[in-house]
Amino acid sequence: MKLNQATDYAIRSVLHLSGLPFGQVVEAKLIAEEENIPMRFLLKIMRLLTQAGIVESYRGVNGGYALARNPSEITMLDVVEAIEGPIAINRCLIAPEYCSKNFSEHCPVHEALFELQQSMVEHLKQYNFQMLRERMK
Amino acid sequence: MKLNQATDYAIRSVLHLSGLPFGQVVEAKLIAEEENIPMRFLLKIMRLLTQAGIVESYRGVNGGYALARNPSEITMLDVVEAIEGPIAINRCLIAPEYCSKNFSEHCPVHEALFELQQSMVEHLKQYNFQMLRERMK
DNA sequence: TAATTGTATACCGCATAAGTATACTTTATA
DNA sequence: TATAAAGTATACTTATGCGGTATACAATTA
Repeated sequence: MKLNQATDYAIRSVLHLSGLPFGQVVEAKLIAEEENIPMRFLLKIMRLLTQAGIVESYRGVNGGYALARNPSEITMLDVVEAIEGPIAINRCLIAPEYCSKNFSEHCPVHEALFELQQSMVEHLKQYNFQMLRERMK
Repeated sequence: MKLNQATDYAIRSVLHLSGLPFGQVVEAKLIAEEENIPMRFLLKIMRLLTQAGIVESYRGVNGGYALARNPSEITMLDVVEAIEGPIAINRCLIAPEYCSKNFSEHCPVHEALFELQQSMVEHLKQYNFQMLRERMK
């Protein structure tokens, strides 16, 4: 029931970028140092954020990363899902073959867990990075 | 961000017991068969539930397990915590030394994750096993 | 054309999850 | 009072995924 470390790093990286003038490009090395993230691992994470359209990457000299949209339009859910994929708190919620009862009857556990999951998703959607940034003050 | 399999099994086992007249003792073998749980693994899980005071165990011939309290007084949170320990969606929420910023400043990520965690805990507390049982009909 | 950036892919080591095995204790009952 | 039927305790196994590295490569700028 834990977010993984990569997600934590991703959130902090996006938060970092959110503190800069929009469009400003920052090299990975700088983020890694300031946020205390192992460099090569960060690069891997940034690629996921890039693929998810949260961040834009620039290669070559003076390359780096910049946000692809305004901080107010990036939610924590966006970042979590970019790294971990869709949220699923129980494997039976994505892969029905894992239902230990094989769907033989109406399953209140499945239902309750799904409701919990939905509430988490909604909760994560509430937070955008402009908000988080403001909360730092 | 997943509950583990043991927790799923635990929930289903408690749900199973909740369907019986209060105090009725059922042997592990039966639960294992009906709920499709590997026998020896179930025994391990049941011990955690026993230690948590959710279930009572009886050894020897005609032994087995019975609920220690009424289904209406057992919540999903009780069961989840019995198996997984206290909920912590980010390691920085329990072990401050994992804070990648070393507490050097006010951390909105920590704060937001804590709020999410609290909402999950509250949510899990809402569900008791009498409710879940009724939902099966 | 060389230095500086990110990309792609594959790999490693460890911790944890999920499950199994072995030996033991308790209890009912024949 | 012995024995079979239950759970207990502990240690082991096996597989998976997490967190992180390494190597080779591609793009870009000066």
